[in-house]
Amino acid sequence: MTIHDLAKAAKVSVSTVSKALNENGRMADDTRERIKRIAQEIGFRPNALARGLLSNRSFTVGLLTNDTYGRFTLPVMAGISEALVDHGVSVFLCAIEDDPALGKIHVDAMLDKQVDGIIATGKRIDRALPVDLTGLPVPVVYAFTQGAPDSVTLTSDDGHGGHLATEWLQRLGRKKLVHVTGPEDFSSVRDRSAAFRELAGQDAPILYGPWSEAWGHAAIEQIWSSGADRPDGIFCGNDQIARGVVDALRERGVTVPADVSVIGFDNWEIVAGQTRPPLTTVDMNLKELGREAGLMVLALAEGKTVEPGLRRLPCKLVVRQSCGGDGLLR
Amino acid sequence: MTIHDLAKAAKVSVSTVSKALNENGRMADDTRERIKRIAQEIGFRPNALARGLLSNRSFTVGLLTNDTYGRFTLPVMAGISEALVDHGVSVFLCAIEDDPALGKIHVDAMLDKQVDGIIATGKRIDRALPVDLTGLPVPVVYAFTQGAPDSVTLTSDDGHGGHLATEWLQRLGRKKLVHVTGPEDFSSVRDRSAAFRELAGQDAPILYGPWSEAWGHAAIEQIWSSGADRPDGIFCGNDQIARGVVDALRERGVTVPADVSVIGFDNWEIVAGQTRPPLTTVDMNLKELGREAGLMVLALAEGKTVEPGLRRLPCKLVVRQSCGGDGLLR
DNA sequence: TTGAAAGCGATACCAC
DNA sequence: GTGGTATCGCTTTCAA
Repeated sequence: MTIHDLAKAAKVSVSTVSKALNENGRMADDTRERIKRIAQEIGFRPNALARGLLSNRSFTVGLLTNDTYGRFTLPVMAGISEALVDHGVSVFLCAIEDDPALGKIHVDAMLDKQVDGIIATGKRIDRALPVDLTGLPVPVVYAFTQGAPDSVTLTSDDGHGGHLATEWLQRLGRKKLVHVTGPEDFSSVRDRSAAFRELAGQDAPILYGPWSEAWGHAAIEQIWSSGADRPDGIFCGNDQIARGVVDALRERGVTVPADVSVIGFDNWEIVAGQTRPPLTTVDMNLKELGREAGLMVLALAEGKTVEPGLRRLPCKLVVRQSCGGDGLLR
Repeated sequence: MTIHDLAKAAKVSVSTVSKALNENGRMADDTRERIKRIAQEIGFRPNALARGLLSNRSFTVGLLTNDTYGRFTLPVMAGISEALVDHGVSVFLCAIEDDPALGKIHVDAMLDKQVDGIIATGKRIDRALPVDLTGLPVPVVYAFTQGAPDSVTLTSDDGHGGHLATEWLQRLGRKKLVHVTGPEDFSSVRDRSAAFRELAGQDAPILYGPWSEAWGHAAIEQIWSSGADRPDGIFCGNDQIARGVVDALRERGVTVPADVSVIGFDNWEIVAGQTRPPLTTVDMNLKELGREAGLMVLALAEGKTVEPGLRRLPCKLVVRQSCGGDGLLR
């Protein structure tokens, strides 16, 4: 089923068919309609390879990720795919773990296939993928991973997220706040911490540890046994820590949210939704971030210029029950 | 950088270059070596679009999924990608949610791009994707989703998984077993239940409910308050239920694994690993399943014939601490 | 052993 | 308004 067959069926030339289907060139309306009708009838679909050969556009982009776990990549991916499918663009998925050799293989394969652009995504904004994407013949957009200097990079605004969380606790009347979060070497941790201290006071306590439930438990143990003033509001660096915190509080007979408000970060449904009570948390809008990234590579691929640099997208608060006050302030 | 440039650089014709790089045709060894060397030097890479136009092979396959959550799809995807990258094949990822229209758009886009085959994957073997993949001009392999009759379909062997779990509890000396699992309308639930009863006895209790932690909790509540004999071994239909069960037992002062052994299903790291104690569980080998699926579409795309029908791949036991006995029997 | 030329499926320019 | 033809980058006969 080629354009040739269609031309024969419609008793016109291939060039006429091409023009009819692409809505360009001048021609009789009825000819155009007739050709389109016949195309429909016999189910003609143009070969994208042939088209791409001529136009130098494959309507294809590559997505490179080292997040095999999917926590961050999946929503980002969904956003990219959603944004691009409307433009007839398909997405190559390349999971490269942290293997530079594998990364190179995938990048080469994508370039061979003439991708219109590449989106690199990862797990944290302060680490780069193990593969060099500078000097490529196609545009590159970084999402949630460190880009080359002066590259187009998107990430979520951790400062904003930290602000939202802290502010929410304070609006609910919480005065003694603590921040239990991940390892300090994450820039996202530092950004959120800074936002937290800006609102909660420069001497508000911050506890750094691993990104785990166990650490949430341990942190409560530490705070409750220290003899110091106990907090009435706890801002956690992610939902897993928050879950550990909530469980530990329950085991101590402390009621959430009546006695203490707990707020998480990530809005990882599987954790936030299954915690008792379900977690109020900060959502990083990863899908939206993916959508933006998709539209950006596309714009770049079409030759438009995009302001380079790091763009931080705002977070949003998702209110469930671990802070109380829902219905009151929403 | 086309083959033409390379030909000029090597002072031979394009046809000679082509033959040299593709290792076919007879030619002087030194000519071949020289061309390959120059190709390397100037970094020539053939345009896959042009090549595909001629060969009718795009070295591209499409992956269709409705599992936006990624629980099942991600490992499957990783396996597919891993198996295919070695063959120079790239994977289009299409997340179609449960939207038939979106599904059709993606399938059409893939066909336009001349994919060599399509892999359909989902969340359960007894439901089909909302898109018809029969009568396509390319081979289709189904993984973890219901395929058309006489299609090539892969899934995990739930009966085998149920057998492994029950047997493990029994080998540890557990006598009074209970199975707490998901909704009975899942065929996987029925398969596992059947395997459970085969070993534990036809009147061994099975409790059906939703796939949630909350249900695990509720089931323990139900069992412990029923006055009936209490179990010393609990086989859970997934890790989330198992986690609910373990937490509920702890809250009742029942020690896992000393008093009761609990075994999960899925080996979902994020749940199984963070439970206290970490869950012994059944792994469905999803990555391996993906690898198989990838190799199968590839074989079909190359014209080889593959035995149609449903193939069930074995599960494996992952021993952590929720059953006790590790080190003893491993 | 090497090279010229046809053609894969589509688009676009330029005659008619 | 419609059709012939060159072209995209590569592979593959077939001649030289």
